[in-house]
Amino acid sequence: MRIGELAERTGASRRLLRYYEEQKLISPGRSDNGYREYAEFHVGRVMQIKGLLDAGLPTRIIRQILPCLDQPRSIYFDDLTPEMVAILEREHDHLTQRIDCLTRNRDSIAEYLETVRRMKTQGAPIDRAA
Amino acid sequence: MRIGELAERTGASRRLLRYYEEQKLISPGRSDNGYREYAEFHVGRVMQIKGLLDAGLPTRIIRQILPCLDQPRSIYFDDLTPEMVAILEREHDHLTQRIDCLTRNRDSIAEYLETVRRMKTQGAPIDRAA
DNA sequence: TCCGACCCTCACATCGATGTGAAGGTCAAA
DNA sequence: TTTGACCTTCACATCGATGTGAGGGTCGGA
Repeated sequence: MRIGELAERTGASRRLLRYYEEQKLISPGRSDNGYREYAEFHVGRVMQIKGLLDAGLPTRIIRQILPCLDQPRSIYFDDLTPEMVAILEREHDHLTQRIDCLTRNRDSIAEYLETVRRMKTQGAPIDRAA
Repeated sequence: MRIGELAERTGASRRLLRYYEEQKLISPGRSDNGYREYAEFHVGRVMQIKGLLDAGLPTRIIRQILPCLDQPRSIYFDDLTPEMVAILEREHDHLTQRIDCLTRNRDSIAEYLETVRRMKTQGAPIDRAA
């Protein structure tokens, strides 16, 4: 498929798809006239990139971990340097930190909304500051 | 405490602490000479802001949800508009999406590292692409 | 044949989160 | 009293993720 269709199906602008390519996050083929040619799997790939980007990871890191998230693997274990393992371990821990932070705050919001809803049905304000 | 100590204890630069204030994420007092005065609780608050920022939330959103994450509450239920509830619900869902995305990718990394480790002890490469 | 809807590259603009530095005030200790 | 380590505001710089638009090629259908 060409860039327009991929843009429509992923919600990423054409500009952004070209940017992801420049950042080496995706590598579409080219047809004779120079148009980018995307395969079906690029849809999921772009969604994944968008998700990680939205979650605060820079393209630099995404580029590093992406090849390890594929099934089948595009990085073979033989090629894996100790440095790369270290990067992955660091990013794994970093992701866990982010997840914990987000989870804590999400749960606080949930709890707050829960209280608000109880409030509405019972109609009595509570002063939790006391 | 003054800005220097807070910066040291939180790892946020002085510049950034002033920026958070400008963005209305924190409101330190002022001493007679004009110096910002931070309280103990600001340490945790700044850590929380840093975490959310690092997780990809913009200050605009953090500002909206922060008052609801406090215990005691700084927003009382009476003040809570339906719009605010809608914002919180939207952000709650958005956070859940981010968490899911990060969790999926973290688990992929973990699984990959796990395989790498099994590899090392057993010494035989596996071709999962087959 | 030519128009409209695609595509290309290139480059400058914007926005949010930061860094950096200038010009100057406060204050404690030598 | 002066020096050094703080603090203030202001403003410009940078970096990454995006938008926008110019100038131009491709191609299918009226």
